[in-house]
Amino acid sequence: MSKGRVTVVDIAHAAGVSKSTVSLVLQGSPLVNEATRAKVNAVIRDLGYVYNRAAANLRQTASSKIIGIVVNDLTNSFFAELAVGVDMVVQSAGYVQFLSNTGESIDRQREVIASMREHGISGLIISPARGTEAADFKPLVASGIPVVLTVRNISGAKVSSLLSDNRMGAAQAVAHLAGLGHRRIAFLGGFPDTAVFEDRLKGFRDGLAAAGLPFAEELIVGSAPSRAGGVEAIERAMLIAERPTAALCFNDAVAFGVCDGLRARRMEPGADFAVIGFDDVIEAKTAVPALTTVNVDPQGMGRRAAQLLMKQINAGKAEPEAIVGAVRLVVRQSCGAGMKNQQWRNAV
Amino acid sequence: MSKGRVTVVDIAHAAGVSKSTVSLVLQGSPLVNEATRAKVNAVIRDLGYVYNRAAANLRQTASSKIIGIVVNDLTNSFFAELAVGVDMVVQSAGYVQFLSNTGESIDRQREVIASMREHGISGLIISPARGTEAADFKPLVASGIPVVLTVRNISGAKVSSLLSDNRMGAAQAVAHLAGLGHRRIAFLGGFPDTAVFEDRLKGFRDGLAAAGLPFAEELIVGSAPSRAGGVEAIERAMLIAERPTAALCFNDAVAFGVCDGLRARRMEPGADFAVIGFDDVIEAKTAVPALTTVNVDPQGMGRRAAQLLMKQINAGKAEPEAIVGAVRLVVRQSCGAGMKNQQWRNAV
DNA sequence: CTGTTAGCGCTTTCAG
DNA sequence: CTGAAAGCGCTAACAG
Repeated sequence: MSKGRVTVVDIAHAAGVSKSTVSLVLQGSPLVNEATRAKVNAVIRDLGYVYNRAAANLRQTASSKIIGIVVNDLTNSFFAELAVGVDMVVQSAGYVQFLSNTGESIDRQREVIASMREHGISGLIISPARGTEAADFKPLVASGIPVVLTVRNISGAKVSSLLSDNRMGAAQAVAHLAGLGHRRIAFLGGFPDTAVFEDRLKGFRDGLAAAGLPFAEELIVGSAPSRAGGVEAIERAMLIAERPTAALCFNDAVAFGVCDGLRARRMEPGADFAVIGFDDVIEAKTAVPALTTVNVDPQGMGRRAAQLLMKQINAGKAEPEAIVGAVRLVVRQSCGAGMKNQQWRNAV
Repeated sequence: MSKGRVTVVDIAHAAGVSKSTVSLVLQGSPLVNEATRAKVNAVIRDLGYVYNRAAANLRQTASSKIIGIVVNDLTNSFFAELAVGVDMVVQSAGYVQFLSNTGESIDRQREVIASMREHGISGLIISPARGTEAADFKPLVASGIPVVLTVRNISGAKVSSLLSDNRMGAAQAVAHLAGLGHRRIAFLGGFPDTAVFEDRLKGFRDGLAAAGLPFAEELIVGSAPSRAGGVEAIERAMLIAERPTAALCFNDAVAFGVCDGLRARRMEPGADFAVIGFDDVIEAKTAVPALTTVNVDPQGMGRRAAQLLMKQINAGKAEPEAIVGAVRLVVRQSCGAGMKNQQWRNAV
């Protein structure tokens, strides 16, 4: 049945034209007679020809129509959503995406990037693993492949980045809590050695300062950025002498864990203790009001990142562009009974 | 800086050997002198050479080292976990994965598969969109590209499949509930027109029959397989004249929604109403006992699927293999106070 | 063990 | 508008 791959010369032969005519048809060139084009297309269908991009790409200087995306934890719905967003624009631009998961392993990340480079990706979107250095992108940018950093930034890397304004979001969240009358506000969850943590913590302090509240070291409780971590964090927070009455959580997973922990203590999240979680992955799919969130819309972030990358690819050689706060940050309050809805958007 | 791509001939020149020697080094052939190899490798590093797989693949009959994976909903953590599992084995086999999301769109799926084919994937793992037909895989199998179906099966497709034994899992779950003394057991959530739904429902009936319980149509409440759907389903179930006291949920998202809905009614999941959810994605990351689950271990499923695919790729032309119940199904009870832990495994 | 010689499937001048 | 010829970066015989 399939005796060797069917190639342009096969279809040229069958259609009674030459290779190059077929090639032109393939590229939708206007230089070819309508009748000829129809004939060629018919033959293509009949013979079940499939275009060989590897070969095409080898010859022409154009790009491979494949973009790479590497995330540090696909298991985290935030990144899964991000990937979906990227995939949407990538697909509709006729590209296809290499997706790899590093699991925060920097070695894996290096391998993966190398592998993608061998496959000739025409661009890379990456949420770098912890510990990534600017030098890791050197070879990529040297060969003119556009790179877009998302979620986490790497200082000194001469590439584009797309980050949400974590600092401002956190400050707003604190303002919200302070507005409700809370004076002992904890910051729960997250690994203190990440830039994101730092930013959110800074915003937390900004918010306290703006509300005229004192900063207390003891109210910062780090933990794994997971649901389990949230449980652990609230447990520890409850051991503090002068207990907090509200918390800003590092992310939504932590926030859910905090709610779990509160319920385990017979406290009602939102009523007995105010909870705000960063990110809005799980909550977005939840019909039942559970907690207040600061929303980063990961899917939208993925789309924007992909659009930015596409722009760079099409522009040939563009300057790196740093975008902060490009992503909608919404404080959505959906938690207790005594609260009203409030939303705001960051400047774009 | 980068004046045209550096190629084998460049490095051959610089190392004072010939193209083919370089090629041999690249492939780790033992036919080359140790000293020469070292020299060549040094030059490769110095010049920042990157291997061009497209070119290599064009020449040799071997495979492209890229495998495709398409899922119907990456937004669902189950599939994200699946992708992570696949990625693990794919990466360690030196392959790279094309990942695409169809969002249940059959057109998108067709496009995506076509695109992957053009890029010369050497194998495909797919959780087909609803409505996929056996014919959709015809061209792929005709060109000898191994395909592995996961999660959902397509009858008549002559390709391998890796499915969990949903029927048996559901039956076991019902047996568990019946063992606790429940007699009005609902089946909540899921779209009735999927094979998975059917299988689970069949198992549900099996379980009822085995426990000597009657089957009541009214206790089957379909909904979107999401958290929101779960809320909706439990609401509807509570309107039934003779209320259920327990439910088997289509998946864990639904189960979480059901728990939400119960709490909204001031009922305690596990104590006042028993809940079992299929799948175990979210729960696995939760420290707080929430509900009993039937565990399908999506990541393990991804790994197995990828291994199966790799086997087929390496074997050249292997027979399609259908594996059912290969994946661990565990009923893990972690919900109310009055229950004991129970586990079992399916035959592998 | 190393060099020479052909192509893989496609695009692309450059002439008809 | 179509055909002939060259070559992308690599591997695969086959000689040296």
